[in-house]
Amino acid sequence: MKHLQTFRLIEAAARAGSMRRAAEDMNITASALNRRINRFEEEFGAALFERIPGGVRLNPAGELVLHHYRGTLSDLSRVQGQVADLSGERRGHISIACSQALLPYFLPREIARYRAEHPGVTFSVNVRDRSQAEQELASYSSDLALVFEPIYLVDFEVLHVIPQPVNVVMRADHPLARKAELRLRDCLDTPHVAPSVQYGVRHLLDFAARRGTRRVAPVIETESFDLIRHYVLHEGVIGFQIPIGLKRPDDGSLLFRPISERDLPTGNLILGQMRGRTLPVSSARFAMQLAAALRDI
Amino acid sequence: MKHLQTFRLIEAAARAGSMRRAAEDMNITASALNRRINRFEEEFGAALFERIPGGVRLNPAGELVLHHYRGTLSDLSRVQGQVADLSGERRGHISIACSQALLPYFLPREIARYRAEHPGVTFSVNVRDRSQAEQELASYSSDLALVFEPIYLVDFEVLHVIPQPVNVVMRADHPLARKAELRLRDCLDTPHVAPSVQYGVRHLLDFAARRGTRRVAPVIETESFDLIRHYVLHEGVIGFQIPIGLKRPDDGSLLFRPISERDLPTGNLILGQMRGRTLPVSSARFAMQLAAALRDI
DNA sequence: CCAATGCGGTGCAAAAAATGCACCGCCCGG
DNA sequence: CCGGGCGGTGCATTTTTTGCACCGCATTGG
Repeated sequence: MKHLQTFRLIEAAARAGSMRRAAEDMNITASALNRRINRFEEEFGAALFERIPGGVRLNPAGELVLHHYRGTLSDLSRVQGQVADLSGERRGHISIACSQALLPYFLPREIARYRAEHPGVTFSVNVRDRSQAEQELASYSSDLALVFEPIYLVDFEVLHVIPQPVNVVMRADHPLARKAELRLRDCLDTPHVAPSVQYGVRHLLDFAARRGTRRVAPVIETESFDLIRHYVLHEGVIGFQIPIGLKRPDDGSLLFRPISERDLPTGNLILGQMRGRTLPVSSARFAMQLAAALRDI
Repeated sequence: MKHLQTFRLIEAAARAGSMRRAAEDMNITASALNRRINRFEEEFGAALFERIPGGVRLNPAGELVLHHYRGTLSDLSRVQGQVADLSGERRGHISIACSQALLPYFLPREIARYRAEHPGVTFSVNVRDRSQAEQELASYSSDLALVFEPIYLVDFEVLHVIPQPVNVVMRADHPLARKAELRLRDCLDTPHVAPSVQYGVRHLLDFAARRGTRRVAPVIETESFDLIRHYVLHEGVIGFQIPIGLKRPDDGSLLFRPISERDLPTGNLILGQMRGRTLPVSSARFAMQLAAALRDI
């Protein structure tokens, strides 16, 4: 939408931290950008930026304006979605921030299912840890978040919750595979591969370990659950993941065992949106589909 | 705000029902307006108007867009209010739709009290009946509504309620003045002056009268409570009004008597806003002041 | 049945606005 | 103390918007 160009420039300047860099990003000259921002500030009646040596930085007024812009943008795309609904087109774009566990099986399946009915709808899938996911919602960068054990912020509105106990992932020939359920100490006594601290699974592990005055001491610490899943095939170590991110392979090479609930509380996988926001039609419908799919797991 | 000009033109065209008339209203030529609207429709991806012989009319998509615009406008002015707060200026404009009973005493007092603290704030006071008041909120034409016995619509969010029994207004020498509390039949047997049907007071009277298979048969039916209050001084008739719109005159010429609650349910005076809307700072504060004042009555 | 009227839409030239370019003064770091 | 990067400005140029004249069309009223 053309009439929001000035806000886009403001956003670019805020992001770049300098008018000249922002101008380059937006493919105009610094003078043009400078003047548009100055003019808007004049019209608006307040400065949006602090002019600091070496660039600019948003002041509180600027933060408010930028937030207004993002809300406007989101509302406008919602309106466009509703209009598309009226004319029966059903287009739109859904953007979702999610934990890694959703990537291999759950989300691809659900997105394909949705797109089978609504081929005009496109998706952005952004992998974010539990803290980033909520910032993503608050800045209107994502419509939905599907996160394991999010840090509950005020702006996070829960749409659906399902419990997901942390499971141990190991090769079929691992000694621990004989037990149907593992104790936490079994896991900590065994060489293990763990996700980094920003992830919910690790958070639960750390918390539980500290309670038993133990420590999680991974031989590999990684941001990638994909790596964990594949690494345990190469060395006789264990990894951790939640069930929704796991699928028993056909060749039986990989096994999963839950960790006793006495040691490790069951975590929650949460589907949420920004509090109070009215989602675009397509996002709202996809959220309903996700909620139903989670219920049926 | 300049970047919303196109929406203003769309609104004007919708209101005028014809591009040419709208162009005249907005002091531009019809061709300019025409092209701006056409261009926006193209950019937006859908027509906003039905072209009918003799002019244009908003289609459903247009209604949605216009609603988005009004919401944006309201949000923007809220942001400006917040920014003014940051810099300590405290300006703004408060627009309120209210019943007539508030005009003589309550609202002038409260507005004066507010303006004493915030001289930069201006007011619009619109007299609306209970049905209009809520449309006013829904179209963002008013920030607040203070109405007796509103018709509850979905978009009406109640901020405060106080009970207001209907009172009879009469000259001091009226025969009914001897009773401390009146029965409905006393009133209907006496020549009476009543407000027209769209007002809450009349609604309550009609409803109660019908229950007793009686009818309200006013010698004068009027939209003006001011006229009622003054007319009873000239002829020995009774009128009706709620307490907040009444004040015992110094010379004792006018008396009020409540109608028995057995006959007439106590009505409610409601302070409300549009559901889900975040009011501008000044309006929100004024609403709090009003609520407090109503509580202390 | 046909002119008159009023409507939305369009081509084109004029007016207005936005932009790019060159340049200023300023401040910080080396 | 000076060089580089910053925000800001004057001016010519380009792009966009507007006004004017006019078209085709539908309704209306004689």
